[in-house]
Amino acid sequence: MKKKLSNNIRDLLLDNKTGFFDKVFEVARQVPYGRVTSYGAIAKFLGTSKSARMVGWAMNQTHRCKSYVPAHRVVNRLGLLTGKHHFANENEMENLLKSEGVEVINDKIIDFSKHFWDPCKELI
DNA sequence: ATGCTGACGTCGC
DNA sequence: CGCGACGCCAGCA
Repeated sequence: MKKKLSNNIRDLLLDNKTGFFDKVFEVARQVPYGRVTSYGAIAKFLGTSKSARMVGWAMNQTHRCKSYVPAHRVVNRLGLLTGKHHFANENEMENLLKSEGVEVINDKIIDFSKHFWDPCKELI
């Protein structure tokens, strides 16, 4: 199950020429509709669990990325929408999540563990 | 050139 | 178990 995309990802991760940021973009792009993940999860998946901060910084560059990156599906490990201020509008992130069926109250994702999508478990 | 800051997470005390 | 310190590394003053 779900092997097709995985192979692409694995090749990407094994490619040392691929920049860390591009890897972050690529992983974030694999987050399914209506699911969410965390910066730390992506960082861990990339093998640099202590670089979660850089994942967040990478999200800041997503608007420069040519392909679309669903940055709104990436939150911190508590399910808080800490990055909402970096969207065009503050409510953009929350609205996008709600439109995907993710309930958000007071910048917090309800049933975060239920919506959580762990690349380490789901993607390999 | 140097030092602080930041969409975070982990480790140590 | 709560809290502070550190790591990560690209931008910016």
